[in-house]
Amino acid sequence: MSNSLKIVSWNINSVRLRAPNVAAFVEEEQPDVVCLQETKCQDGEFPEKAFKEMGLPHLVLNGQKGGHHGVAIASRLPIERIEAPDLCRHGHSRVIAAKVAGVEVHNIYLPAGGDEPDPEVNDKFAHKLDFLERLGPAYKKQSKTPRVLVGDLNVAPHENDVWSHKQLLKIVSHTPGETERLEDSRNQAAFADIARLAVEDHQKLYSWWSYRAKDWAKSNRGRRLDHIWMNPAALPDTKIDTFKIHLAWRGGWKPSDHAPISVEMKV
Amino acid sequence: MSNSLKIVSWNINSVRLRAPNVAAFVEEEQPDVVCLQETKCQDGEFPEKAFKEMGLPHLVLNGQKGGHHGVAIASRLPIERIEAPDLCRHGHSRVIAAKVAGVEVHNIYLPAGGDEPDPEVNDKFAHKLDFLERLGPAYKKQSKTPRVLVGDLNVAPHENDVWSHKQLLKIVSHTPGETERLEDSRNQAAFADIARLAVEDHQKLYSWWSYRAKDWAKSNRGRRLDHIWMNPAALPDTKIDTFKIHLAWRGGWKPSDHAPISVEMKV
DNA sequence: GCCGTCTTCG
DNA sequence: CGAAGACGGC
Repeated sequence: MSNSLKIVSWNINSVRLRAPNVAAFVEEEQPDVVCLQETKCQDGEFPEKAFKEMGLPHLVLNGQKGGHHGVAIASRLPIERIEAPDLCRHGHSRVIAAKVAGVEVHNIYLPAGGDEPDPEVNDKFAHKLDFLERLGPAYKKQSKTPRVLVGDLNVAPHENDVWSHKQLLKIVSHTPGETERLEDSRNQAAFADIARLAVEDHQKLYSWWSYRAKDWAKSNRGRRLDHIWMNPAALPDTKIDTFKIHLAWRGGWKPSDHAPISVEMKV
Repeated sequence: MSNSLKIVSWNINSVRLRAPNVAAFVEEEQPDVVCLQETKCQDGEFPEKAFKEMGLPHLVLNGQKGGHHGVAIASRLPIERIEAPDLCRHGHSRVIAAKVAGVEVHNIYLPAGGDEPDPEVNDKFAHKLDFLERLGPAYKKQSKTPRVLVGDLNVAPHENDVWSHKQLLKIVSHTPGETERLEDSRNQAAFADIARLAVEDHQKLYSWWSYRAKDWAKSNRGRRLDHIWMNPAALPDTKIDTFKIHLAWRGGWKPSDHAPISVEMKV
């Protein structure tokens, strides 16, 4: 019996294609809860068998048809699905929540927002801003239950969450309109940003590198789009220094463009 | 120096995808000339390097854009492209011809013809019949040069060229309209059907099995769609008993739905 | 670049 | 069933 809960968030970019990557990662890292984004499959198509075999038999799924979006939580321990807030005005499969070992886990895949950072001409960007604005109020009501919010939030809030603050200020994911809304919402809900508790602000932190770069590792033009947030009730149980971005998994066999991130807490 | 020429015909169903299959086959069978159909690539995309490495550096190519059709001849010996007859009224890349070691090699990918065997309602079938009718006149003029015509002719002419003559009489590839036109054209041009010289008519001969069958080998519902024809000048040099359908290559790693066929001749 | 789906073709 | 292309999404 372990009294530690190791929670992972990973934008997997098709769980059917990359179930082997997840299995290898789970074998090596032995997480207790794995939150996936961009599963890109309907619930009936989820590779349940593979997850059973990797020791994560307890699943809650929120997929959709059309091969887009999709989130899932896989757990070593029994899991109870709980209601997720209504954050997506288009009804996409972008949010799922569950309770594991007494901890609320909320897993979010926030809209990328398209290319043009102007809500007037780009409805995807307008949707992203709306989603970001819903985030704070949705979690504003405090609870004594430990709550963890993870996921691909598609925003890199700090200067050192991108390879070049100056060059990305007008690039979707790092515009002031996004970063301010993200931080506002996080603060409204009193969530702590675990990565930035663990690592000083002056240090670069990335969890995503574009597929389009010739050599992602060499050019290292990354962004920190993936996040782990904790409410005040969870924070005392959180082993801040266990926070990790698992860079190695951005490489290897047919990798996702996101690296998994993880943290451990006492339960 | 060998005085034998081993000629292969293979509908490869994407030469880029299956260059490894060709390489393995060439390693094992050591052919001198390989005629491919359904290369499905433009000339600039042809895997020239792979063919050089498998000892077939001399290429003549006729690909088209759109990922359809495409024929090629690869040779161990130097090769000279020669004019191919105008058999395709739609200008597809379906015919290519070359001279190798004093032998004319004509490589043809005849239209499949769609599902409905009625030229009035199915223009693909009308095109197929037209192509079949052009075949005889195109090669009617006799020559003293040995001439070999190979390819996927998409017609199984004999009763025992299909798994069930009765059940396929109204199925495109074995309708009387096709088989009669094929045999008429072959006879007009005085070509010999090497497979049926080598193997008695009462024996079943197949070179193609549908991908759609669960177990192609078990159900064995094949058809002989691939052919090697010889003109009278070539026939004396042809080692009839070397004719072979290489069944094994219908299986293995990501196989084409066609098996390669081959014959050897003295040159 | 790398997913997914759809369509066309065989 | 299994290719390729075109498209949408990120």
